[in-house]
Amino acid sequence: MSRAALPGFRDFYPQELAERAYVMNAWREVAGRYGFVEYDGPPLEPLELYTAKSGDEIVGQLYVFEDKGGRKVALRPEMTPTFARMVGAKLNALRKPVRWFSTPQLFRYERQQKGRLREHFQLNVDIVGEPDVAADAELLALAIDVMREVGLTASDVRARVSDRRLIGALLAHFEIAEKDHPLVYAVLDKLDREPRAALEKRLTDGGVAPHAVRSLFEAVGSKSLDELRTRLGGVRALDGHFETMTRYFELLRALGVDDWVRLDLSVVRGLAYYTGIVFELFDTAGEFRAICGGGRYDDLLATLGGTPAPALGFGMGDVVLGELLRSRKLMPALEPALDYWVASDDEALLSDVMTVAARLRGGGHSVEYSLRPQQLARQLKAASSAGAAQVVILLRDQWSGGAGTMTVKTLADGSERVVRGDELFNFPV
RNA sequence: GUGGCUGUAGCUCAAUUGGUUAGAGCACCGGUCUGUGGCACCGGGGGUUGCGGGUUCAAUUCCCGUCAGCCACCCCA
Repeated sequence: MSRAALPGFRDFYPQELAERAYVMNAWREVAGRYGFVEYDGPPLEPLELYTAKSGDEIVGQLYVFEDKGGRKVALRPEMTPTFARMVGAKLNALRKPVRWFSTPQLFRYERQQKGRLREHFQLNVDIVGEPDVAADAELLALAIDVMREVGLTASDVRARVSDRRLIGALLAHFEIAEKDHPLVYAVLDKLDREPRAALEKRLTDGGVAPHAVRSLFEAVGSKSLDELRTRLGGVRALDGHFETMTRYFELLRALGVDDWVRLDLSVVRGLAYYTGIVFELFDTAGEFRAICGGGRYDDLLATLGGTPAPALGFGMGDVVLGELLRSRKLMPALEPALDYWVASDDEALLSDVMTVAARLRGGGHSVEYSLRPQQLARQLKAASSAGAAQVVILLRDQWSGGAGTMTVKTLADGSERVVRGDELFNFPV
């Protein structure tokens, strides 16, 4: 019988847990800076919560089972349905726009790969009740500020943005039938991974007219909004979408993140529920999977049976971000740290050592000492490797049963001073 | 779920064409050192060579299966 963790699940040793905490602290810090408040929901949900939105095929990627009450339940694979339920239930009572975030552990039963496990932690940030593109800009700026918070720069990470409505209008303009849109989205998604000729063939084989395919690839090849506008500026049906995008970029500049952002119409996002601006964050070297992805999903709350309300959000996993930080040497190492180590040259003084330690701990200090008799040299060594700032040494000849003094040694410079017991306990940290 | 590559100590790696008891560095524990840490030297623990089977006088080495990891699909967080 194997004692290893299940495939795709992680044991968090202290170093790994410190890394996880570092990333999650950055999430909380930045989300708080934008005025978002944290919430959480159950890790186990009714299966229907997920099948209602995404259909039965998603069941193959869920941890599903029947509980003892005969309910079909699933470990949560994403946070959005839970969020939609919670917000939907109290939408009228909540101050709008709702700005909530969460850092759930999510589960998905899939073949694992680098950057993709069966379990991960994910920052979820959502805004409900604000249709204006200003909310889209605010959301992306928050995601980018998380990158800054952990030391990444615009040369490490790029945000690619697109707009489902703009794409939809383009397809209509090129007279591509509604029924072909799913195929077109699938092809766009593969634009930088498969040869263009093969993708064109897939579209024409699927029944899309060759001239429409050509126009589509030209438009999607635009590297900036200006370029796209120049190409299709005369098309009245697109004007509104161009205005929205233009404003979006202006607001991103106002928020100081425009350096990070590029228009990229090949960003589709797999999830069917996105309705407007969508975005992804990638490492510029193209070494890792997407760090983050999100967008506007104005219809989702209504789809899930709640009150209709405009909404948008993103998810950012801890796995890819962690890999990126480690590869860029931006992940802090776990440094052992301790305020005091209490040592003695006489094992008979162990109870005195413990009393001194208890007094120091009572003063809010972190304190360790050797739990078994050890040579003084060994205790100093242990103190050093435990990261102790100071060592309190009880020497048989000085201590004289508690009536005398102790030596306090600062490990960084080796300096020592001799103090009485009551003095020590008044020391600042 | 499909296909490919890879599995030797906690980590990084050795081990002749298949040939004694599978080694080294780092890490860990201890000794030199019962008034003082980081260094040095010495020593110790730790391996069913992922697991199971096969071929062979003999398998870490060759073959098959399986599990795990990585990669590409699929799908997406």
